[in-house]
Amino acid sequence: MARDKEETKARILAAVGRLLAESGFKSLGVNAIAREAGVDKVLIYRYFEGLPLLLQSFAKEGDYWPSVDELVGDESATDAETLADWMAYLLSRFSAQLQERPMTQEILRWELLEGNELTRELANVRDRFALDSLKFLEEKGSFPPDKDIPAISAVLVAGVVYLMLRTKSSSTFMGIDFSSPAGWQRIQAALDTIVQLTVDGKP
Amino acid sequence: MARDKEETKARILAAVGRLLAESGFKSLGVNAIAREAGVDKVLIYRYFEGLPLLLQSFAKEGDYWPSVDELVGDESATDAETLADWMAYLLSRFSAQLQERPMTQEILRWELLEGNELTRELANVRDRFALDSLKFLEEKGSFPPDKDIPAISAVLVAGVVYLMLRTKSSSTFMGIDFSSPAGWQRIQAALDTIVQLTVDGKP
DNA sequence: ATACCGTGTCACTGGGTGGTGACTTGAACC
DNA sequence: GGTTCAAGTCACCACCCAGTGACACGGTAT
Repeated sequence: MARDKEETKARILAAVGRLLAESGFKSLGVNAIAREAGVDKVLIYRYFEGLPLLLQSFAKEGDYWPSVDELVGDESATDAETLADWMAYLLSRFSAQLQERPMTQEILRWELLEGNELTRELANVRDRFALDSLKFLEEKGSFPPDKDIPAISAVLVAGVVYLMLRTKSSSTFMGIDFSSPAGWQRIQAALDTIVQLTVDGKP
Repeated sequence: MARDKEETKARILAAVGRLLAESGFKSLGVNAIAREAGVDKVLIYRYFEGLPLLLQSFAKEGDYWPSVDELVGDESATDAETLADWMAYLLSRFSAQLQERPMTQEILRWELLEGNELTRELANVRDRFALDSLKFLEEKGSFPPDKDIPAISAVLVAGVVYLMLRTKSSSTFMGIDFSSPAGWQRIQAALDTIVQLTVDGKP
């Protein structure tokens, strides 16, 4: 149609993104992508050599994870001082960023139900981001030796991620209603409580 | 074959269970179920009127969630005294039980990526179980008014669930290795730390 | 002009899926 | 023994999917 290879490739990649954000990996196939992109599917095979490599290209070009800088944002915008302050701040920023990234949410869903080469690679990228964040945190206030801050962070981040992924399909969890901001505020407050008492607690 | 309607229905339901535990809801279809059960698929339509109602039957007959009694187990086996003790105990029991129930894990995965009538019903059952557990907990030691124990529990339970669901496809999260028991022990310890300091912390 | 080659189009195969109608088998009942 | 009816079998439909080979177009270099 447009007779422009690069543009066509871009349209295909864009179509992948749209389909992914809207209906997840479950219904992602060559035909659907070609339809969405308004392109013949044979071009997908020509330019990307099949679905797996197309998805790999897609994964490479996208920025599904904020950099640590993006996660932190403007440092002067927070009055965080202690390690606990920073941890609470990062958790709240993380949950806000995740909420704004439907694609990232889909990738997390995908990691949860398929363990192939691509999801493992995506998981590695994600984990590197997580470790960077931990390193940033440690620079803000060194970890108390009697507490396993990485493990504690893992539990809390995992909790945030799970609650976030749930809300798309179901609006209540353990009696907490996530359809209104009030539910999220309770979670936010709980995270703050946990972090302050756990990380800075004087034993 | 066996010419016994009830037995055939049972075989079909059993096949659903096997397929579910082994390959999840993604590849669950009428043909696959019939194959697995060694039964003609037409019988599925005759006896269950299609996949949705079959799954509904399956959901009704199964006990995918432990009762609170099962969750608690033998009360005399623990020396828990305070509310925090009990909370930590329940969390550890919960995670152990979940680990032993691949079907339950699949249901949780399913809830995460499909929001239909059935998953919502399953979610309701699950939430009732969660609320029962909270009630049990409150009988063991009333909730401190300055802390949102349900919200804190929600975060921790969500964290456990997410970490559990991840381990099937990926073995590392935030630098913690879940392929060995050591990783889980760190999580367990982190949960204990959080609960003790958060719930019983003297502010 | 023409031969060439990259881009895009079309038509097709093979296989899996959900779903249905027509058939056979077997046992209980008269 | 023959009838009846539920339980089980078989063959088929329409549809969607991944993947491929053959063809049409349209610039470009010669």
